[in-house]
Amino acid sequence: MFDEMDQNLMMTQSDLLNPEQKAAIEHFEGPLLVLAGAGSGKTRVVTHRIVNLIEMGIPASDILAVTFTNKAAGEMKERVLSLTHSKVMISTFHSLGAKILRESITALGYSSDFTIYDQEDVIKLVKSLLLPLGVKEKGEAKQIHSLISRHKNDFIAPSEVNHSELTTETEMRFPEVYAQYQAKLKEYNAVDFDDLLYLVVRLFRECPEVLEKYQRRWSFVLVDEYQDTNVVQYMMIRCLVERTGNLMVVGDPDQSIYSWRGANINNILNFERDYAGAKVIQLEQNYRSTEHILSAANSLIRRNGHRYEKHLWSDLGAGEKICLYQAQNEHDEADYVLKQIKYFSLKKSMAYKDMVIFYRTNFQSRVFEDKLIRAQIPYVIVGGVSFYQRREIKDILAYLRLVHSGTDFLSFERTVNMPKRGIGPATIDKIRLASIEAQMPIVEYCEWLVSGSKPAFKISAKVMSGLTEYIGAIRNLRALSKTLSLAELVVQTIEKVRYESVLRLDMETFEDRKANLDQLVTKAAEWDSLDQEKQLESFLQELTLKTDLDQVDDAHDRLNLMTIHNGKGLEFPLVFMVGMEEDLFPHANSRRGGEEALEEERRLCYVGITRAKQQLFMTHADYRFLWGSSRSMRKSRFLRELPAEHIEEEEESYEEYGVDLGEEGLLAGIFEGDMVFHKEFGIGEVQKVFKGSLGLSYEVYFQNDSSIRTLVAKYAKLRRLD
DNA sequence: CTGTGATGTATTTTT
DNA sequence: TACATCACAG
Repeated sequence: MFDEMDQNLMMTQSDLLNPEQKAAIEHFEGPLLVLAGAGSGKTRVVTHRIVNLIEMGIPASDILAVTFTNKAAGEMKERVLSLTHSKVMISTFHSLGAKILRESITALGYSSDFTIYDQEDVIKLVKSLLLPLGVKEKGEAKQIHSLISRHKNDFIAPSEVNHSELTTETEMRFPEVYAQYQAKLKEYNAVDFDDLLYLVVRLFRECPEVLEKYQRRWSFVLVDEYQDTNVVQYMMIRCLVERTGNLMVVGDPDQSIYSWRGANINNILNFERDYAGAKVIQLEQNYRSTEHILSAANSLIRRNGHRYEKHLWSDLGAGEKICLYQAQNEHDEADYVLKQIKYFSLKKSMAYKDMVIFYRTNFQSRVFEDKLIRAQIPYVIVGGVSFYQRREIKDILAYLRLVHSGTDFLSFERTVNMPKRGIGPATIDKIRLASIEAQMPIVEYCEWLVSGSKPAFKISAKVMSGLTEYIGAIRNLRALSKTLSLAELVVQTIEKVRYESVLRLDMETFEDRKANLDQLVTKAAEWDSLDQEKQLESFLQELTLKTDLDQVDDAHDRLNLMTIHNGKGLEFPLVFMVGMEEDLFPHANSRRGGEEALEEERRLCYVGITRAKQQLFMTHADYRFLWGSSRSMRKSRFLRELPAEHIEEEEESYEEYGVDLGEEGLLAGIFEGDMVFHKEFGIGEVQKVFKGSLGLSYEVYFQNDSSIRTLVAKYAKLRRLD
């Protein structure tokens, strides 16, 4: 996966660059758009342009580069450092936002030691706002939050929401909740991920002097993966480069896969219009994949309607055809993939870390995990549940946050009854209301309570003693935090709150979770070199934006498993794309999004295919356990869209065909969504195909009487209508 | 009111 | 499977 980097290290002489790459690297002032096809040496161009600027005498501190992942930023930073011995500000949009806000957010009335809420925190907050409204439909909090998120990404404030577009009950409720949500965050001195961008733009707009400070700080700006920027990110960059116009953006419209997160493909398509006099350079030579792979990818992406025609080519030889395997079910699929992995590892001496399994949705990883453990093949799941999102880590971090500052209600709620202190939801709510009444931060209010003051509500002796113990622990830790190093403080926190007793409730996971806490202590030790009194604050500030992705260590030889989204920007000699089935990939939800949504799925498929350097395997299963039952699946349309000359179909293995083939015959190509005819009930639509206790069964919706009936294939003799 | 055990149900993609 | 919600006992 690091081959591209190695290549970079050898490519210090500019004669190894093609003319287009050279032109991009040597570009000096003014706006520049680089349309870089997959594998065309994008990273190389960005890093070398930075190096070039420095060599031309531009101070490293004048340069800002923005990437999408911490990993990409880290690699680039290291690379520039090794070539120039200069430190350049290279970060993700979100950490850039966090940095700017830490420095300047007071102008917006927040304090600079704000907490960053993650997805889980934010959903909890929305739920707590919905509760008084009597809303209890599950999923509503998520829906409302996604509306909030979309509005922030489009830079729409609560007061600016367009009411005419709101129709459903949930949507009608949204503007009110959005306003309350922002107010609550501010009250808790917290921001969410979207605020890291949204508030920066507000800051830039409302405080010209602040904006000017940053415009002066960075006179050369570079943005990677520009096709995936959203409206606020666009505005943020636009503000920053207004003064100089020295902006270089790099991207590939065919790899735009984040529109659901507000990414706006028009940012890259309209670049020439938005930045007058922009120079445009196209990189079309691919240095990554062999021809069968690249041609297949090209054919696939050409099916998309609205796009700039380009033709990526490579001179790396024909290579191997794409291997296609039709599996019986997800187990057969995994067995097949593992068989191939063992073959490449043993017979071709390929390292595990040079292979990757790509899937569309996270849950698909389970079958593979099971089998990999049993086969004792080392693997790593990239970007699954992040280390910092694990319960035990978040619990301890919440305690540390309260030790540092007692304003964060969510941290209080999370820790006050962990371990059990007899303080349940009802009590927490009372304390919350009383603290608001008293206009005190939550922990301060509790301190006041346990100091013997008379509360305005009834409080039992049991609750009182629990609360006293809790506050005692926090006070104790606050005292210790004055002298101990951060790592010692973390150890003491786990100790003093008796956190092990929480872990012991589930002995199954005890060892794992304990190991995670040990890792947290190890992590904390990295802050040792800082001034003692700054350690805790710095630790809390930096942690939330860290993901597992930057923990990828080359030291271990492990097989990679990840979603295709997470694979963006990476490359592997051997790639497996699994679950290539209709409704899984393209995902069922994309059916409702019309042609645009389908095209995004196709781009995602394109991204997957173009990660492969030497060999690509694609698999699909006839049956898959999904939504609680075994369902019949249809081969993905994307597979049909790949030209046959680049495909080699693997022999089907009938050895494990547990199903009786007679029944297979009865299936007669009836799938979900098909219209069927039944002698008695008339015309109906197949909702679901699954294996029931009586064998293959269908769930059918009949128009005549609006009924849904379950029919067993071997009795019901359905006829398919075309 | 809290804690526990049981039952039921969900699964796009992420900084 | 894992997680969340629910019902009930203490």
